[in-house]
Amino acid sequence: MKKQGKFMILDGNSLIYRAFYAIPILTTSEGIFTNAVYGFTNMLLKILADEKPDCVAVAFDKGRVTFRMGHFEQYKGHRKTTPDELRPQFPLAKDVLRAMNIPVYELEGFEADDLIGTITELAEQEGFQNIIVTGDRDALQLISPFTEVLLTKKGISELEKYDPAKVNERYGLSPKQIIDLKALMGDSSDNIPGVPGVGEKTALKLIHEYGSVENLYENLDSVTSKKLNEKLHDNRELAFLSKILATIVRDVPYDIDLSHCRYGDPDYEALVALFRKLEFRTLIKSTTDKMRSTGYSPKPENIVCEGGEVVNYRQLPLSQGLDLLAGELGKNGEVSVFYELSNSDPMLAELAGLSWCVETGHAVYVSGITTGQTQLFKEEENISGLAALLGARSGVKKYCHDGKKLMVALDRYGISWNGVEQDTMLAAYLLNPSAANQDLADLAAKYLGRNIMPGEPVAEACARADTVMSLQRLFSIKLAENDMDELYYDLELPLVRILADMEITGVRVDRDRLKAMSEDLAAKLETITSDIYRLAGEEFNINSTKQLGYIFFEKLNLPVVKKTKTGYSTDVEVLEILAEEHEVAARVVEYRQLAKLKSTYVDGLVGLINPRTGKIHTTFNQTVTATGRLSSTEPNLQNIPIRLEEGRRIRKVFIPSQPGHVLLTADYSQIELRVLAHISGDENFIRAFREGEDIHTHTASEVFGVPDEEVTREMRDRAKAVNFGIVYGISDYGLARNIKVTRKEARNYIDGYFLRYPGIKNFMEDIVAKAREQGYVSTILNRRRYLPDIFSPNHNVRSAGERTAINTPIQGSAADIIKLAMVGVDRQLREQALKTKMILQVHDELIFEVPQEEMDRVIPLIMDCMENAVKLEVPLVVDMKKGLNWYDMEKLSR
DNA sequence: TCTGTCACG
DNA sequence: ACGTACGTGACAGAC
Repeated sequence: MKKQGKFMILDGNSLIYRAFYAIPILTTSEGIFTNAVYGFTNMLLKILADEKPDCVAVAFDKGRVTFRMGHFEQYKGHRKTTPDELRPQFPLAKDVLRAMNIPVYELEGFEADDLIGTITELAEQEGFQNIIVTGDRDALQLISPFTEVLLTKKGISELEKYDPAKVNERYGLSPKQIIDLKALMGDSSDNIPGVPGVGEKTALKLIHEYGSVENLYENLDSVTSKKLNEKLHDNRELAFLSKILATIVRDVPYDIDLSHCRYGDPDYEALVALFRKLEFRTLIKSTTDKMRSTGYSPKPENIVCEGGEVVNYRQLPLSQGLDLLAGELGKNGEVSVFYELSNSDPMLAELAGLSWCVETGHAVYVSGITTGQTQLFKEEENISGLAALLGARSGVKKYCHDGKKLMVALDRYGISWNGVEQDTMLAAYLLNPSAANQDLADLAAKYLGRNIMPGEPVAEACARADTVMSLQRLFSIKLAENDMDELYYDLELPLVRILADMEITGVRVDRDRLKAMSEDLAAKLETITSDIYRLAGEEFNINSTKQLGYIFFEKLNLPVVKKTKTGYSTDVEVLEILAEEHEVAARVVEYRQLAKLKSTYVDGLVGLINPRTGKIHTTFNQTVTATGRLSSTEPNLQNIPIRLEEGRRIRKVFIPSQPGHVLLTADYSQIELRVLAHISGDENFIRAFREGEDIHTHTASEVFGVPDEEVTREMRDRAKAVNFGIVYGISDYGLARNIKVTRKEARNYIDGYFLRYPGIKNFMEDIVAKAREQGYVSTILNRRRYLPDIFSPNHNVRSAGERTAINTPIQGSAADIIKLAMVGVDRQLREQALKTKMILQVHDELIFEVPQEEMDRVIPLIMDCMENAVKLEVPLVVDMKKGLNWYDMEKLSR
């Protein structure tokens, strides 16, 4: 027998089932179920990496009728039907295998087991060393000196290898005797009857003693237990039938050529395309990384776009490229641009490459970096050429994917655009704001079925510019269909330039004060740390929840209040309860507070001061939140502490950028509740706002049935919590938990609330019904959010979807309003040529830096733009403050 | 890379 | 019976 190497065969059905139950339900943004494929693919890749087989094959069950049914009609009769979420995943898993060039074997009327038995039989004869991978213990009977079984143990990553010795160790049996064992004990999942009343223990004992079912029955008289003897005697036929059912067939009539199973490279392009479709982000990354590392470069036909159209992608020297562009620009009056930056932070980046497309299928790439240190984009004539071509006055429509980042980067070159005419990142976001990201390659795959492959830089950059052109056409149609033209062209697109300016302007911080705060906090933390060590009786890492859990709940034996899925919970809520029992808990609360301040807000901010400008330049993300809000990163300037005094002092470091300037803040009062009043149309709620009442006091008066002047502090606080709860899509459970009352009391508050504000109750019911009808909810400016969860059969998931249906129109409309105000304020500041700069937005608040002498003009201007951004059923009210830092802010009277 | 925690509206 | 309040981002530790 010649040595052939390692042959691996996997039981597709068994592993996919295992993956399905080991991984929570996952879907793509389109709603394709993917958890089983995902788990299966990961399992497969891991096993291939670990075992490095020379040959690989996968076997599947096929057909509802198998030959075993001829023997026993109930065979697998009451096996549960495949869940609806799983069934469509089998073909997807086979797609993965096809893309990996791994053959799939299946035969009508046979189970995967039988094919595996047959294939390993053949492979043994041909001299392979075999490995069977499955979650089914039946396969243990196939073990031999030449065949091992890799059995799934727990989840998808833990596997256990069985060889003859291991089977003996575990069962005290030879592999073949596994059949006899099963014949006696049966298997309910396979509907193998076995001998009724004989379980694993008895069966094992019998096989140890008699060796086989046949021998057992030949010597039945020597089974002395009367009861057992009787059971065996009465079920003789069932036992022999079970043995037949349990025996894996090793000679299925199937012509198999093992040479087809040689395992080589996958079809990378097909594989990445499939992963894109399934939205397997980590797998896309690992696969494309592998492609790069193996020096793979895409076949030209895969760079080509639709319908096999020939593409014309090329690289030109910069000046030549710019000449060409100058000639081409007039052609269609539009150009799509893709850019490469030297740094992910555009405030620190240089332009490293640029590609553009004026006609689909044609694109040109120029690189900014030549051989040595010379950066072509730095040269004056090239910059002015580029500025002239792409600048504000060219009259050419510019299309971009993430235009803001390019605007911020180009600002350093003195190139300033008024804006872009299309931004595919923004358009894609409006079409589906719930997407995890708006990556261009993902969009190309999703909307154009086009694969932007990594690899050759020229092809990749050109394909991206080309893709922006195609996507832009498609998106502008889709947005119009969704009635989103106003939202897109009049709000979100103009906002791109405004946000770019805010980022470029930045905020000055007092570095010396930050340094001083850092030292102060370090000293305080040191004191608290040694206190904690003393109280705990040992030193440990206070930041580690695991170590903290050990100290509290195992060493000090404090009561466990609640658990997280990985261990003990130690959040503030828990610590405050534990503080009753032990002083150390209170000290940990202080430690946490100061540690957070130091790491995130003091040291974190220092590290993000731009060396060029000495300021902090956040990034405002316009395409991240599902509701339409902005978000802020590196640093997040939308969550600077304010609620607690110690943290609030951080705000002292935010200061105007020059003498003679002051900070001005303008925040909407109760914007979300006003929006709720407007969209619900509740008369009582609307009247309260129109009459300028304090809404929480009004609510308390209504719910508790007392006049306004008799509303106590506690009543108002509860009413406030209920108002918040309503906005979040209230439940008695959630409200009870939040304000620490019984669920019944919470229920009473809610019932009272709905009685007094019936319009709000109607709104909540109507919006959920509407979401179910349309599959999405909308804001006042027609911003959409799709809510697939609202159709979930799972109660929890569905309830969460319903709360989202209530919250999104409220939160999202408030986001619409402040964005409208930003566009309005910006326009006014420009028209009046004011030097005042808008520098931050914090959801319901705008922050400006104002030259002292402009103050009197700017205050009414901002107030007017914000309060009249839209016309609602209730007035919008803005409160303004000014100060020399963001902490010492003085209220301005109206 | 994921989890727990905590900062904001 | 079910068991979560809505929307974000940063940091430290565990894996």
